[in-house]
Amino acid sequence: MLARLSAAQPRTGVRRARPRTSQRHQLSTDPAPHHRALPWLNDGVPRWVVHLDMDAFFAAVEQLTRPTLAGRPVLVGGVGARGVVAGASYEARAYGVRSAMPMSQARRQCPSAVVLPLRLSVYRAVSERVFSVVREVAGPVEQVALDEAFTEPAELWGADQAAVEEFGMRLRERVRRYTGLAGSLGAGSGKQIAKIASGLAKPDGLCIVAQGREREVLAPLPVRRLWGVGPVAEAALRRVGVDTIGALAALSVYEVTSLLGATAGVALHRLAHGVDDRTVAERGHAKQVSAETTFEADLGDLASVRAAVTEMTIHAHRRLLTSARSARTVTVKVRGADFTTRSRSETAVTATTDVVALVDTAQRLVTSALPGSGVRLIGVLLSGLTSAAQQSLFDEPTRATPLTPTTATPAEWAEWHHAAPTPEPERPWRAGDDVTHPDYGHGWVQGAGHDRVTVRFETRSTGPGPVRTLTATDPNLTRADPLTSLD
DNA sequence: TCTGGGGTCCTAGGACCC
DNA sequence: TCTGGGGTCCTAGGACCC
Ligand SMILES: [Mg+2]
Repeated sequence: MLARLSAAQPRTGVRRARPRTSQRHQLSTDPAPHHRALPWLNDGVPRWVVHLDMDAFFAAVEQLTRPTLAGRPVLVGGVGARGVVAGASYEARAYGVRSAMPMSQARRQCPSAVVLPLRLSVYRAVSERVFSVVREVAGPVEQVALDEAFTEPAELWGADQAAVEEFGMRLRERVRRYTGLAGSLGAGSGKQIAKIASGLAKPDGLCIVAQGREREVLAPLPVRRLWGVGPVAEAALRRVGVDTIGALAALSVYEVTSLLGATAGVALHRLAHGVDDRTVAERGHAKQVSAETTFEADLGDLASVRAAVTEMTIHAHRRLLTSARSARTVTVKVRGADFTTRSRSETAVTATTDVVALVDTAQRLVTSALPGSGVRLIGVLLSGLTSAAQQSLFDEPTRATPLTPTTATPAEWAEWHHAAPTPEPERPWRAGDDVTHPDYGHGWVQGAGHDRVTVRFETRSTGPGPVRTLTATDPNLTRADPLTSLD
């Protein structure tokens, strides 16, 4: 088997060498004989971890369900003054837009972009479809985000590289057929190298790193590409002249740990050497649930802060209930106008699902976390979670509350806790809203204002649809379930 | 109109127990 | 009575992931 290119070539060469239409990207060939018996390879039996990462996922879902957007720059994220980019289509990335960039900056760099709010319910539905396809083909899946997951297929145990490649192509095609979306796939002897490989395969590609060639592939890459190296670790390494993973691998464990701490240092030293025996396993229960919000303008009075604390506690509590858990620890998080963040937490003797108790604790905690100036963000985090059912066997009965979460509306809760009433969902049309019309069908709001609303009527299956401008108060125009756009 | 929201894991100090 | 070491839990802060 001939390598399309050697792993020792510079990275830019890797990128350029791949034809635009290629779906195969062979990074290196069979392992050299002296690499076969590396100790972490199960006595020489190849271990194949596969990483699937959907391409520009949020933006791609928008382009899929709103066909007019295909081929156009799309930004998904916070649309308010303080929003950031959560997803950008490749067309938008060409303008230098990146995830986590302030939306205001992204708009400046890419004025032609269509800017849309997140539709998490749609992304979640598509994500479930993607990874149930993967689960069918590959077995247990460790999902690490809505759009990416690891798997270690039993059928690839001890397989040669050609079999892995065949498997990868099959999986990618299946995902495309059932979801209409492209995902890039990487495979290698461990999670780190598989994830690096999927990154090299992007967009819409496949990349397999031969067993024993991990270090060669990693060496020229910047340290930032390693899982666990963020801005701080990157800066610390740069200060001592370490820019690439190869340079990191050349340091002693002692040097790395003294720079990055004991745990991270040992882990990163091993990863830099291509040593990665972390297992692939389905994720269990979440260890915490939280809700936080950043205000359009900083809050300046205690009453608004208290209202927000109640609202965030109720929000987190709702998810606590849907996951059938109870919480022992409440943490309140407060970010001031100067962006410094303070948190206060309290752990009770027993776990609870009682929202009144949770709100009381949160309200007690927040007062000691307030900054001198305005409040930018309020968050409430519930942790120390146990199964609510299991808990009820041992706990004294939940104390009587005047309103239970099942009988009270959020507005009633807000009133009980002296919070401002939650604004009615009756709000003007906004770009990105899903709508339906008896004559024109399902659509989405492109723009609104001056008593007019511009709607694009289309879903995934309609192809690019017509745009119509209606009066904002048109009784025929009503809100619709975003999931309908998947039809 | 600088800097979202939902998570995981680590560190370090003090309390407390043995 | 004094000193000390180890383990665990709690709290606050922070790095990092997408
Ligand atoms: Mg992705």
